[in-house]
Amino acid sequence: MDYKFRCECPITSALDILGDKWVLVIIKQMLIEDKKTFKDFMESDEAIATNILSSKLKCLEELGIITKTQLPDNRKTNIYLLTPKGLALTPIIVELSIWSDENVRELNSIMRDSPEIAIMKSNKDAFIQMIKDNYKTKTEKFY
Amino acid sequence: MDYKFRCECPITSALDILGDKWVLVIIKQMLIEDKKTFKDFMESDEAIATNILSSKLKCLEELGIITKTQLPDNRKTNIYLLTPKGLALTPIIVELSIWSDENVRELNSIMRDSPEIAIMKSNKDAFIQMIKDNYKTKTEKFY
DNA sequence: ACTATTGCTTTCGTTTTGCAAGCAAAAATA
DNA sequence: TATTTTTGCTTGCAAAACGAAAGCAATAGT
Repeated sequence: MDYKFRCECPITSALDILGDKWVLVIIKQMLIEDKKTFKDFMESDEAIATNILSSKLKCLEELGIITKTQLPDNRKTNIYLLTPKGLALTPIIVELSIWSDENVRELNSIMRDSPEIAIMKSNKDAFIQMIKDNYKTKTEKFY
Repeated sequence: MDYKFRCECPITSALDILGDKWVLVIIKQMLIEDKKTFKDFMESDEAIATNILSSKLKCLEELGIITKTQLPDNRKTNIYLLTPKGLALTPIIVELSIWSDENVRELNSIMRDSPEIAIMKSNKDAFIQMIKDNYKTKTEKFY
């Protein structure tokens, strides 16, 4: 895994990993839509192609952002889970939500209305913590 | 300008605009590296190709994230400036910095050390406000 | 008048993404 | 136990995005 970074800038380096159409969408699906299996991702609204999905999951695993495990009673279905490094992306996802609500809504006529946005804005840190705690609670049975 | 959005999810819609190798790099350069002209962007560490730069600037202008203006005494050099919509991306840039400092540094051996990261973390909101105010102060002479 | 700079566009080659089909192993069903 | 379905991919090929280099017109500087 010899990842290519464009330069010494931290922000650009983050975007060398996160800057594409799919990586943050997959993280979002795991974090707030409970998606964990290949099939879960495949069936999402975003309709990611299986070859892309496969390569992105592999990449995220290599980077230590997600892990791939199995349940003891099922040797077929793979369970993909966020590592602490992946969970640490929560603030970015939250800021994307807020920016989108305020600035993209006008461009995307079919965008869903999220009532949580108001709560999110009024207490950002608590909301971020809630998402993380929630994820941990929901996934602890897989460890 | 009929932008294509994948679905009704606000986060995915934000990534339909921001999710690529260059858009947020360009925003970062404007916001914290004082870059304003085509030449400024061309000469950056990231070394963006001129055709890509041209198309991304056009796209960002169409989306209302940046504006293109000129100085009264120079009819050649174009000045690109962030609109409020572009300035509102500051929290995302800040969160990318923090995540990168904590999670990408280990993968990119040449990554620059930013002493401001500690300040940024200790008072995120104030830091975001400072970046925005700073940008406005520096660019107000162009309006 | 001449030269250099700026802000692009064009061309062409490479890389990434997308679609569809196919497929093996495991699990569920008969 | 045999058959069908599901899961998690891979493969092949087309389309779109990205990248390197050259070229160029208009303006600015000398």
